Formats: sequence, structure tokens, C-alpha cells
Amino acid sequence: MNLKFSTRARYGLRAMLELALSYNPSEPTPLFQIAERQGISEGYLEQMMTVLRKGGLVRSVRGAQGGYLLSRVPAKITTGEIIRCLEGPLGPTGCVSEEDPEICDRSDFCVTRTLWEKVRNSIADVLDGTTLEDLCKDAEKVRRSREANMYYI
Amino acid sequence: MNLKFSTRARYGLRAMLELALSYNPSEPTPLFQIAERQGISEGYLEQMMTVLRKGGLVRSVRGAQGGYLLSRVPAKITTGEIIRCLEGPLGPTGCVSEEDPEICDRSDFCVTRTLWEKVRNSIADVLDGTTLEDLCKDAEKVRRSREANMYYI
DNA sequence: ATAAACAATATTAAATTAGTAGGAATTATA
DNA sequence: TATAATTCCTACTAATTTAATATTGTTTAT
Repeated sequence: MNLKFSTRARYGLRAMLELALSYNPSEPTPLFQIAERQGISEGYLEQMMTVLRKGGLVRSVRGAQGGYLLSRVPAKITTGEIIRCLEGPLGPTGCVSEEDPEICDRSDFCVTRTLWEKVRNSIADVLDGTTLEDLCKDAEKVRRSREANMYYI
Repeated sequence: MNLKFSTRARYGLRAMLELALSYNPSEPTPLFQIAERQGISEGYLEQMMTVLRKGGLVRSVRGAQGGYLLSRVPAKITTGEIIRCLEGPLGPTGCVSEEDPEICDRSDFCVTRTLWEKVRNSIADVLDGTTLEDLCKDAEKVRRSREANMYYI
């Protein structure tokens, strides 16, 4: 635990972004396609999709021509929801977890605790302030700038 | 790796705070005292003190009446330095590490990477913007408010 | 029917974490 | 000089977590 996001969080967010980029509420994206495009093992990614489905962030369609779909439009899904779904409540220490924080006997006078709280809030601000739509727009910008640069390379 | 600080970081910061609270450049604090006051195993805390010493944040005095000392005044030591010393460079993912970030083949167009960068910067802002002196002042405030409340309890 | 796809559960090798143990070296002080 | 207090160093370890893989079952479009 080195203040790092797990691969669950990273892969899961990339999968969600993939679904957002090709968002179409009537056309599910099959797992193998997400896995292939993002270079993630299908079997492993499936575990994350299961968590995201149980968390209500994606819907699944079983059977042939099935796959996964965002359960809401990209503008209504924040990266904070996604990370929390995959990693649990934010909290760089147990004592400042967003959900039932661990009580320790110095909770009420511990000043390092207030520092961790500030860290937690600053992380939450970034993650809750970014939606999948924001990331899609970023991706579009990057795409355009790469296209423009092609003429010079 | 669940975006949590390690005990190294938490214990180490508490030890540094302990040294800051009793800061006196001519009187080292022995390990057993820090460990006792903070409720941390002496043997384990020693590992952290070694790291902090090698990182230049504390000096040690060997032999009887020896112990540890902050190597600078509390106002000149940020929590960011302490955490980096104990946990390595900040970077919630390898690809946005402050020191030689891992290169991945989608580095130049990956938009999740820019999100991780924002997270990293927001954490760094909090940690680099807080010194041990700040924490000492907080501790003093807490102490005073608890003292005041004593009359009512 | 059949193939495409998700669902569920179990297993695992490797790494990391959070320590413990034991002794060697150093130094203030009696 | 002897002793006690203290840091320094190295090695070990049990438990947990991570990042997967494997297998078998279920659903459904065609």
C-alpha cells in the first residue's frame, strides 16, 4: 500500500472509458473487444466488469451479440464513482475512510489524521469533478492534435 | 495497493511529529520514547528512522543519552518530504511517478494518465503545503480547545 | 442446434506488508 | 574502566494481497 491505484481501478477505468467512447445505448460492447483494444486479459477484466455491474455502473446483455453498456450517459458517470466501485471508499488511511472509518484512540486529537483528511478530500475533488464525458473530450482533443501533427512528421 | 498510505508513512510521520513537538537541537529523543508515546513497536519504528536518517530528515546520536533529532527546524520540513522519503516518489500510478515514470505504449494519448496526473498533483499540493510546524500549531490548537472543554465535562 | 457471450467459483504464484529477533557498535556516565 | 543506554545492521517470517488463470455453467441471437 504505497498510495497507488490497483490495476483493478486502472483497468476498470480504461474499460469504462472504452464504453464511453463508443457509447450507444442500444449496442453493447463485448468483453473481448474492450480487452483487445485496451490490451487487458479477458479473464481478468471480466472480474472488474462484474464489480462494475454489481455497482450499477454498467449493464450486461448476455448471449450472442451481447456485451456491456454504460448504465448512464458518460456525462452522468464520474471517475470518483468508478474508482470507489472498484476499490471501495476513498481514504488514504483507514481512519479517514469515507465509509465507517476505523476508530483509533487518538482520533480526537490526532493532527496527522487531519492531514490525511485533506489528502482524501483533494483526491475526491479531482475524481468527483471528472466525468467520463470529460475524458472523452480529452481523448477527442488528443486525437485531433495528433491528426494535425501528422502533416509535420 | 488500494490508494492507501503504508504504515511506514503513517508511523514515520507520527515519529517526525513527535520530534517536532519536543524540538530542541541539543537534546535528542531516544527511540523508545517516540515508540512509547506513539504506541508503535520499537523494532519496527527503527526501520523507519533508518530510512529517515538516510534521507537526511533526521540525525541520530549514538550511545547513552543518544536518540534522534530533526535535521532542520520543523518549519523547514514538509510532510511531502517525509512521505516521499518513506514511500518513494509520489505517483498514484507508475506512469505518473514523479521520478522516472514507467513508459507505456499509450503514454502519449492516454487520457486516464492525465487524470492520474491531476490526482498526483493534488496530493503533492497538500503534502508539500504542510510543514511539521503547521502540524505542531494544529496540535497546540487541539490541546487548548481540549483544555477549555475540560471545564464543561 | 450452435456459437457467442456473460456468470460464477476456485486456484495460484509472486510480491508486499508489517512486523520480530538477535547481536554488534558506540558513547555518556558512575 | 566497567556498565548501561542507545543506535545500527542483518536476517527471518507469517499473513495478506495482487494479478492473474482455469474451468465449468448459463443465456440468447441467429
